[in-house]
Amino acid sequence: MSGEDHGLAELLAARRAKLERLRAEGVEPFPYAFAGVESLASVARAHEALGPGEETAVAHRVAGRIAARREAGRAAFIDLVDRSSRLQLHARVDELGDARFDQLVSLDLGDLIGVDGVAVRTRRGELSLRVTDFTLLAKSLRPPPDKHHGLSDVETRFRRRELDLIANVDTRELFILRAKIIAAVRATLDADGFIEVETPVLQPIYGGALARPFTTHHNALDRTLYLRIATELYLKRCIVGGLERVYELGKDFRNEGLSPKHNPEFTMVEWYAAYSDYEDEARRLEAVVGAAAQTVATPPIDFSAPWRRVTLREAIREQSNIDISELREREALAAAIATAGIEIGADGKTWAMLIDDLLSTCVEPNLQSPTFVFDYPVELSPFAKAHRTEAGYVERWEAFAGGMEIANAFSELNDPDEQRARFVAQRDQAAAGDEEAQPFDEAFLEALEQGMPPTGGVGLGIDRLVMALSGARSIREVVLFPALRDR
RNA sequence: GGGCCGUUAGCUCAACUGGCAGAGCAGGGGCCUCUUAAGCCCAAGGUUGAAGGUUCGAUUCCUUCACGGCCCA
Repeated sequence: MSGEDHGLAELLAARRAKLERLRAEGVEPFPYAFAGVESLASVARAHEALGPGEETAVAHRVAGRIAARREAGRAAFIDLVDRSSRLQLHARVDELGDARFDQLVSLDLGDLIGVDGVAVRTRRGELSLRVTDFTLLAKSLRPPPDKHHGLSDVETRFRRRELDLIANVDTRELFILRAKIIAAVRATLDADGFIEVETPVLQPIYGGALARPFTTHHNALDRTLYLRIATELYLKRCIVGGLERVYELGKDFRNEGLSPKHNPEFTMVEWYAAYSDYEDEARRLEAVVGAAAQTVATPPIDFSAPWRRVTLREAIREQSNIDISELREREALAAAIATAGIEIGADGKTWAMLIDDLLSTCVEPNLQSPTFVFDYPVELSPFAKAHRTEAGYVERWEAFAGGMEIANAFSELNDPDEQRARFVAQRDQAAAGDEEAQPFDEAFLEALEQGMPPTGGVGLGIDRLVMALSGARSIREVVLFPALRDR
């Protein structure tokens, strides 16, 4: 108790005292269950037609948390909140008797109760349950956030998300929306003949993206393992194995800085379809995201198909007047960037890295409505198949919306010898100090040598998608428990 | 990593140019049988993020640190 303020200590003591008083009266403050509960929203739906001042004898059983209380002498009004809604309870001493009425009214904001009551509508027009009986379901021993202002301190909202969820209906609705978006993604892929698979999170060799991993250790095997940075390589091995259409929806882990768009663990769905290329998969992404957007009443971004399609070269030329197809040498490109007054430090960067910087600096922030950017330099894309007509490029697109990258896709490289050469190039980059370079994965190469059909693959960032569909400005708003520094 | 902003009661916020740290809600004690940010009366609740400095006097000015937010890299 030493670290806590006196004011808080008094509040806690008052709640403890009530807990003991209840026990002394024979009330179990933490009972086991409360069967037959109906949602508050369903009670409201059942009595939409009830007029002001009208009463019914229709009984309902509900449960929830006490959010507010207004006492009026020997009557009281209590606001009950559950996941679906809020509903007013009307407690009257002539219905409950003195002892039960006092017991109900002396419960604290934040306590969880189960209620039996009949539906009435007050003279002011508010649907209410007149309480005929109630049960304490769990005593709350800490004060809840302010009943009107909620909880607005950003740090507390993230560190104590349960308080945010209790106090802020917007937060509850956002995470319910997130669940619906994920369900829509799964439903769309399932209906399209995909099967959901699970591949290792703990991997002896990480791969499938350009990023630094988290490292851990397996004691019994005495071996270093990495938390996956992508599911790509294992999923392609499933394609080699003949599963034809697979997806995995789960967490990836990248050991990088925190930002409004980056959390070290994040949710990604990757899918791979045999006999498909990146154009086919662009259309599939439109369908998957379109289905997810259907779960939002008024999405802040219009995801109706078809989305805009531009090449990387066009996108960069549009935003910066630099034509990368005429500046194929590193020095010439660096000079053009400097001349254009674009603030990108060129030191130690390759031609391809400069292209990547141009994309993220000049192009990405300006792509608000959904846009596919096609055809990337091979150096940035070790798993994408060479472009069928453009030398030096690969068949890859990234999809942008709301000024963010939300998805990334390739015509997957399935030539094992070419893939081996790409790994060698990555090994050289690692030797030159690139900590995000791709480790050499012999097991993956052997799988490709077994024969992988032509395949289109997509990675879609779920957190970013939820941001785009909800209008959230920070990934921390859409992740229940975002990474924060220790206090 | 750099710049700017923030941190005051359990919650939401005040406190002028450096001059007695306040309010609403919540909590405690009373009154009130249709309230809904209910109302009325009473009492209580503070290491002003942490540490140091300047000053007769610091929530306020300065330095360092912690955490968070925004922008930049």
